[in-house]
Amino acid sequence: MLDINFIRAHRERVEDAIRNKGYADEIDLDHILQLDDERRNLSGKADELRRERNQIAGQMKNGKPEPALIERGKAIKQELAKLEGMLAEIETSYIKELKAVPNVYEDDVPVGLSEDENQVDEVVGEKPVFDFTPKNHYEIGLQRDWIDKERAAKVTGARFAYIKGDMVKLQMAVINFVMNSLTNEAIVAEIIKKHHLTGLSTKPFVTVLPPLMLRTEMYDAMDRLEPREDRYKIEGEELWLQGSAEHVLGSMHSGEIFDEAELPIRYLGYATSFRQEAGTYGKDMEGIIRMHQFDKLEMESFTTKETSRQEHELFVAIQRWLVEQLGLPYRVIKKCTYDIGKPDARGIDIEVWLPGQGKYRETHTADYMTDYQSRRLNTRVRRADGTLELVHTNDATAFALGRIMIAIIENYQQADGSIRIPEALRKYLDGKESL
RNA sequence: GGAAGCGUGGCCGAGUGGUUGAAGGCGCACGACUCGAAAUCGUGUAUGCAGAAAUGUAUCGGAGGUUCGAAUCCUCUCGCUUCCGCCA
Repeated sequence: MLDINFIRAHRERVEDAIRNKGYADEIDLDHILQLDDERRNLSGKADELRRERNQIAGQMKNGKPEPALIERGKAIKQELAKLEGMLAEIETSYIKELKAVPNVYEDDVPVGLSEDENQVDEVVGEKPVFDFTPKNHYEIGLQRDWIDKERAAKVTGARFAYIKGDMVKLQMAVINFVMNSLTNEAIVAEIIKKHHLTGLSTKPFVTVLPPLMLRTEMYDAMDRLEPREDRYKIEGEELWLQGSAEHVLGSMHSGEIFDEAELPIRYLGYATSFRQEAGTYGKDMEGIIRMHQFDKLEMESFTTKETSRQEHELFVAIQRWLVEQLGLPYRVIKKCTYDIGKPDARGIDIEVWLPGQGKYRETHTADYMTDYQSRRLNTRVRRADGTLELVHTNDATAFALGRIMIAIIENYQQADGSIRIPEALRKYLDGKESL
């Protein structure tokens, strides 16, 4: 959620965000500001009544109850109830409308109302050359008996799979590789140095196995509950399956106040994520590109406002480093205003080359939220000078395991269906060179 | 799932209807004392909203109710603890 005072002071930027993120039809800023005025006005009147009420209560304390005061008290009570009723009504629509206003975006975010306006920022790595016709991951998965969607269809329906055999070991190897790398301060420091992110802390990540569910209230405060059709709700509970570890990591410090010295706080979460994939019927049906359930390693951090933009760049730098360590060709996409999320001030995707599909596919995303999420989560920091302010949040994929295994399998395939193992993963697979 | 108890400030803890945003202690900050420190003493030390400020107002897990007046009484709800049941 944005600060109403920010909206008033930066009206144009907010209007740009509303228009360029595609919310023009849904949001009426004038109305929100008008509601805010009414709200302040009523709240002032209510405060005045309460003041009188408290004063009367104070007078009553020492003497015997005076009929006149009691009468006045009763009148105040009635009047206040009326005012509070009106106030609650206004407040409800005010908050509802204010919540709907998207975050403003950074200057370098391309403006555009469709994902066609996303910009390819950089293309890195050599696409592999094969002396045979490369297969897609599903063909290889079937050949090697690594992926079983037939039985999954029987048990759970479409968009589920049993992953088996060496492919499971491959996933475990990727997990171990990432966990070991990002908890290593030297590696974080090296990436910071390489990308000239001077001034950023080299603090390594803390690994987390988070809960896979979260309450409606927290999900909503994260501003990731919508669209609900894409979420799984637990029947009879105010609980949802998370669609990304970010949802449970970002909300874990809700209502807390950090000391400035504790920041940055960096988490590396590993969790299975769940998505209904509403509105994608018939899309990406081959293999395991788009599943209802997939495992993911996710980065999340809490920082001060001065370092949050660089932290976002660090997250992208880490993503690139991870992809490069696996020797995968990729490109960096600067997402346009339409494609970054409602709470996001900037968003970068990384797309890895998939020879089996003959195209780049999104494997990573990095979101920079400024204080948009923390305002409703009420996650704050006490600065060295004693003042309180909202923290800034960042999240980013380390690896979406399903998609990164697709990338490894397709890029490292050999004519006989075996897979060469990227150097960086070998030590986690008994030193083997292929699977 | 059943039963009981409990949820107060950074922490501990008092407070069962009337200036209680809340005693006391710990912690922390500043000051005094000291060559310096410890000890001691003094002062200060929650957050939101409105306001330039003075100040006002709200907040004692959350929501609602009773009352002229609620941290205190009632209802619901969330969380924690203990016992029983079940269980990876």
